[in-house]
Amino acid sequence: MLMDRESRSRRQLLETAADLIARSSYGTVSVDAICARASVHKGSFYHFFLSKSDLAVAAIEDHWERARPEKDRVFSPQLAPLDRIAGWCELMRRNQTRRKEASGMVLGCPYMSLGSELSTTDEKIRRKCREISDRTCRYVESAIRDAQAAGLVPAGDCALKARELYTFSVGTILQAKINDDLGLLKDMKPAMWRLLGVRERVGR
Amino acid sequence: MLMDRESRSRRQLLETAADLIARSSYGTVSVDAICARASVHKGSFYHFFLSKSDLAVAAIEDHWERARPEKDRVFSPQLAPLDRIAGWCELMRRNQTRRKEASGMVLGCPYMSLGSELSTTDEKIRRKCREISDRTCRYVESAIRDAQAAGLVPAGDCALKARELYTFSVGTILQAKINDDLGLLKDMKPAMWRLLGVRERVGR
DNA sequence: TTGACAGTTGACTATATAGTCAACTAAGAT
DNA sequence: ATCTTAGTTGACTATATAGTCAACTGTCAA
Repeated sequence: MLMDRESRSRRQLLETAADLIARSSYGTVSVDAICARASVHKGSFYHFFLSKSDLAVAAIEDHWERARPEKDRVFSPQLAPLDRIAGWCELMRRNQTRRKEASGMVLGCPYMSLGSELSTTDEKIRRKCREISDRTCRYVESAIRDAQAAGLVPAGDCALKARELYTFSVGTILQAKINDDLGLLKDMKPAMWRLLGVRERVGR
Repeated sequence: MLMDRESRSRRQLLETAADLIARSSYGTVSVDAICARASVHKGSFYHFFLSKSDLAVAAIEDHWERARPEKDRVFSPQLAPLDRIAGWCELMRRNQTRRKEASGMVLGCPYMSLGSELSTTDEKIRRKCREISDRTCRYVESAIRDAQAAGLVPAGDCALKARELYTFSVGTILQAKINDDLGLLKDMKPAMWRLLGVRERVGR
């Protein structure tokens, strides 16, 4: 079917781009390399996307969408609020571990890596990365709000606290990438507990 | 004098490279662009440096060396331990503010930006960035150790605590870059205090 | 059957890129 | 005086790069 082949090309481009860029960087991955690995011709590339930068934005959004179900599961309001945050820490560690097994190195966060590389250069990419930061914070914020309501955590500005936890996670993952060391991802939870003002043994 | 001109070329290359790469990224700055802005011919570039990547490593190291005196001042053992950490937070904010005034955007940390972009691609750059992470942690670790000795902070693994504060600072600065918002740098100190286990009003 | 059209193909352009090289210059040492 | 050595000059190469284009193909709807 044509429809199948059509989806296939666009889909392959999105997934290949996300993969290749995460493994190295936006600057070191060429359009030709993406096309080759995706088995798509260059003309098709520019049929679907206006530019390399345009593809990167779409690939990030697509990656988020593919990663979303797992985040929804981890942050399900069915779970105890602090368990959600603990589960989030485990999820980040699992993801980094899996990707290290596949690529041989700690790759870091694909969104933040791209944002770090291109924020000063490409406004659209910067905005998309910020958008994804905000979306992630929303998960965390809602968990913190529930934790406060349940008296598990001292009252306070939920959005600010969420931003703090997210910031800590971003810093940790970047450090793990630069140290090429998954071990750094083990120590996230206790630090987050301290940021929240929970006594270490209480939560979970 | 020849000696003057010699220094000048190398020095210009180091400083221009650090500046241009921090303003955009390693991938988007060409050797030609660096040479042009530094008023140095290409042959001279390759007289002093083996490759673009080699220059980047040298430029980072040089940048650290230039920034060191101010860090030494802020982390002087003459100061009260928690004041050093507070001063460090202010220093980071001052630096980001100054650089935003000069370039129009929040540029983030030059070391971590480069590390984030190239860690999976260029082992030498990764190692240099890790080295600089470690050096910074040493400042923080020593302040925390003194704080513990003075009973200002609960006892605990100083190296781990220092790594946590540094991680938080890295995350914050990256968020500030991606959000292009200096405001995020204002909230570092209270979070660090919580990470250390200091009551918010006590320290400073 | 035909016409519209989304998607495909691969050759093509123009430019930017990292890195090379051999001849040249000037300063300081002997 | 001249030799050595560190640095300079700018033209040169080979390749990689993002992006273009016009002709082509298969599907679906009328």
